[in-house]
Amino acid sequence: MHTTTSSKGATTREAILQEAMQMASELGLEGLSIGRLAEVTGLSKAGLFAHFGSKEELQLATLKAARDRVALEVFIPAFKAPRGLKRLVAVCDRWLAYAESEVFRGGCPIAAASAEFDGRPGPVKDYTAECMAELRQTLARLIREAKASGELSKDADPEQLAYEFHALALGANGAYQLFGDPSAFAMSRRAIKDRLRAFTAPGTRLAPL
Amino acid sequence: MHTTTSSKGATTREAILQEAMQMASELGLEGLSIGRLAEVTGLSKAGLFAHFGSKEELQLATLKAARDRVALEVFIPAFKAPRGLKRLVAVCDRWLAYAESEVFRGGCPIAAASAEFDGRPGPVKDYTAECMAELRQTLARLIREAKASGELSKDADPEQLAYEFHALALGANGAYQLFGDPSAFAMSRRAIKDRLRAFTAPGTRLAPL
DNA sequence: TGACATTACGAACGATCGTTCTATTTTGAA
DNA sequence: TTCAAAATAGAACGATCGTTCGTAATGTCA
Repeated sequence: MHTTTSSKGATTREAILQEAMQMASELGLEGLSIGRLAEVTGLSKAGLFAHFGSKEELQLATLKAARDRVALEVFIPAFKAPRGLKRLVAVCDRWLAYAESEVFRGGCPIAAASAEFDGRPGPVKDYTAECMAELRQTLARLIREAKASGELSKDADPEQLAYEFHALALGANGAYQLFGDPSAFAMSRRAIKDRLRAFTAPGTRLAPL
Repeated sequence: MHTTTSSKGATTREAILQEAMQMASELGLEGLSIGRLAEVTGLSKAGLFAHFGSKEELQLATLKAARDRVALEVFIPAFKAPRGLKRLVAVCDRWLAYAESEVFRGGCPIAAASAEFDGRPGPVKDYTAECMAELRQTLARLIREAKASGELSKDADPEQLAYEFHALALGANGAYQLFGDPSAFAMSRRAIKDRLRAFTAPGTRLAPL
């Protein structure tokens, strides 16, 4: 008896993708080689390959799994916060915590893929861009909602601020991976906090962040 | 008679590195394959290889050439501005212009390498980290100088601001490559401008940016 | 238990990778 | 012009890559 009814194939597929995300976060989606992935998972190269049919499909499946994981780690818990400024802060905070927690040893695989594939047109780049745009658009929407509720000033430009927060989040992820210095997260948190304070009524309580 | 006396070997080496930087900016330092690089430059694989002795040395040489190019495009012209706020703004502006100009079709090769190698310890990662740290430290120093000249408030935290500007510069480079939308540069410029204005006396004239 | 579909394996393919030889050409100075 | 040195080429190496094929093992359900 299982909690979820899933065939054998689906189970091993998930186990493969678990390792694939780790490998992609450290070595990139190209460094993700089928032979090495087969070794780690204890499968044969051909047996593993059959689950995806092509390397590109494996890369896409790995990205989709990572997107699901981000939803689980970031969006779902953050959206439990009430709409408005608190929810906006929660998403920023959760994303930074996700990057800092080393859920993926090499940092966010989607962020890594976006840098790796930005010069390689094709489905992988397209999907990566979609994920990145989704995050930015979500931030912009949350900022609009915080404006609607009066928590952020009318002067706040949602697209602009969303762009900035996105850059600061990716920057922390990258700086931590490159320098191994966790203070990057504190600096991104502080930058976001300062920027938000410039658009809130004086004395407004900002959630911890 | 040449303007500069250089042996044949040094000349072709420079031509190789020119192509290598382009290739690395689009495909990364791993995607930089010796065979393809030989095709593009019209050399044989072995002939090209002899110039570097190993792929890792080729990667390092490519990064060093890119660092030189950044000095030429960004630091040297920007340092003609007078010390203080103007010089700080000039470095930010020039770096963004360098990324936007598509001097390298795939964006800054050092930025690309930093994302690609942040999970691969070794000399290449070390050198990349050194380049990135240099940029950030330079920004921090320029901010300190702008504080010393009284153009920036005592409240300005040089390390913090340098971190933010660095993240915004890299963010623009990445967003432009991923989405093909040049408005990323305008948004990073605006973010830097707004952040600087928060630390300048009201009415202070900020260089164009 | 039987039988069918799913899943996995082993071996091999051609292509490309970085690298190493040896031989040949080209260069630059005496 | 001569000659050593530097630069390049050609061919081959073992390794690894993604991929294909035929077959064996395994899971699933009547």
